[in-house]
Amino acid sequence: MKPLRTRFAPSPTGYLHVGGIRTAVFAWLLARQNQGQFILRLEDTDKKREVAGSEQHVMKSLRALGLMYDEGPDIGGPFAPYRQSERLNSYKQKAQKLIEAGRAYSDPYTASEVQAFREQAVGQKRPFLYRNHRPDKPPAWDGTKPLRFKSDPKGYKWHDAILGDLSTGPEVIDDFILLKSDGYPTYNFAHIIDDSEMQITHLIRGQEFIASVPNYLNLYEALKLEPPVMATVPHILGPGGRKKLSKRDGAKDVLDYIRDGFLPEALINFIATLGWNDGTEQEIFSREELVEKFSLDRVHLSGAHFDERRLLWVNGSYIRNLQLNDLYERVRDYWPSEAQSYEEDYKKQVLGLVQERLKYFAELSEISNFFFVDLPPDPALITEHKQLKKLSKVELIDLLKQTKAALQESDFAVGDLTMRLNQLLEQTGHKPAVLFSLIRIATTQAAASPGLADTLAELGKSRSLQRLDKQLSAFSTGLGH
RNA sequence: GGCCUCAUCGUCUAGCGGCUAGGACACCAGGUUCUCAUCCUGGCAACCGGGGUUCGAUUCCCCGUGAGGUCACCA
Repeated sequence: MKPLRTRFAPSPTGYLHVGGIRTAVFAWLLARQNQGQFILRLEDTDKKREVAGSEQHVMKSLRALGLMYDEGPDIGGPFAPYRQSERLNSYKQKAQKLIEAGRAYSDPYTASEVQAFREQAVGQKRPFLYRNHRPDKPPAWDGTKPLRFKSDPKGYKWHDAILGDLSTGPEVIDDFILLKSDGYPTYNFAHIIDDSEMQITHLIRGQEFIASVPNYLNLYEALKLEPPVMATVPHILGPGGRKKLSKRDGAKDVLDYIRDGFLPEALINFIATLGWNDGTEQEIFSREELVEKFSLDRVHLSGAHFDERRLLWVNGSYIRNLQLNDLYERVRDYWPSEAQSYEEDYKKQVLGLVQERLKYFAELSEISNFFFVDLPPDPALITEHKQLKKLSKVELIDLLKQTKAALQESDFAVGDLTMRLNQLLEQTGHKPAVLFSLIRIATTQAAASPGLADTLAELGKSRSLQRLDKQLSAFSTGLGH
């Protein structure tokens, strides 16, 4: 049996976002699941739209997500080259054969003439068909004019691995362009030649191509080629709208997510389960589980909205499940700059304390800041606190002084701190919501922090007491009595 | 406009003739001696409409409606 081969074939016109990369995820999963090959091919036949650097960007993105390809422009393979601009001879050969077979002809019209035909059709609210204007005896093709496919209009029934049985009538078949006047092939022509030569068995692509499939089938027939299995995946929609997710919606580069500290495996999990599930109530799938369980026939038929909140949850879930040492390695570049001078043990302990609240690595700096920097007392944390704002400065100062006295006796082990904090609660007669809030704010100057005893133990005795002093003097100087 | 596709909580979804329509995210409430988070418990919340078929339709069929795609010398 022939090996299963899938491909991802983007045009190098910019970065890859989650919508664009989903077909790559599905194609990769299918290839891995069947011990087949996953091929990267760059469709760079539109030189006007090409964006410098995007080839590298695409390859970097696939690698960053762990969607490594078995053949591609930078690594070669048995069907190289994998860049369409380097395969022009192949297209010309096939085009020549079509001309000889009477299935391709030179387009005698100028672009503006064709445009006039089109506008006429649109004006009459009729679909535009070039073949209604097919010339009787077109001139010989000299390579300076577009080469068109001479179609054979008829109805088609075909099977889509996701959508099921599909059919259309002859009215959708038209004479599309095979080779443009600049000598480059259109996507419509090139992808069919390449998929065939590269022995692609399963073609996964977005639903924007579905209307063209009958035309492709017509061309496959003219070329006497067997079409691959086709699988049409629905679009990923923007968060608000109903339209395909696009860069205009603010769809982020997948590399931006990587840079922000989203785990590749979480991104893959999120993307794969956007429009696919295994029929159980499982939400989190490892890469291996996805490879094992993925199936085209369980891919959803309708588009799904991209919801970043869900991605945040998935990513947080992966982070929480990471071993501390593994997490530590991964967050190396995300510490606040002041953390540089601290020892690994201290940072690991801090990381252990903040791990469960981390949704993505880029948050680490903000969340862990106060473990490394002495922040200036922020009056707003007190004046806007729903409990503390009711207390007078005299009362606050008194509480802090009692706290200081009590903590001076502590060895700052978590257990001892917990005990002394509890004693303090009784001694002062305040609820934790008051006393602990005050101590927490005084020692962190942060809106949120891990548990109080843990935080104090981590900060250590001298630093904690120092910060209590700082808060005390801030109260005194701002007091005026 | 023609052609094609799609349609379950706000969002991601389970369901493949009989269920109090299930789960997850988000949100709300409570608990975990403080905050944020985690975790636990509970809550809110959906079958687009109308006809059929059937003893029985979320499920099958038809017609609407809505949404999307496509009708490029872009992919």
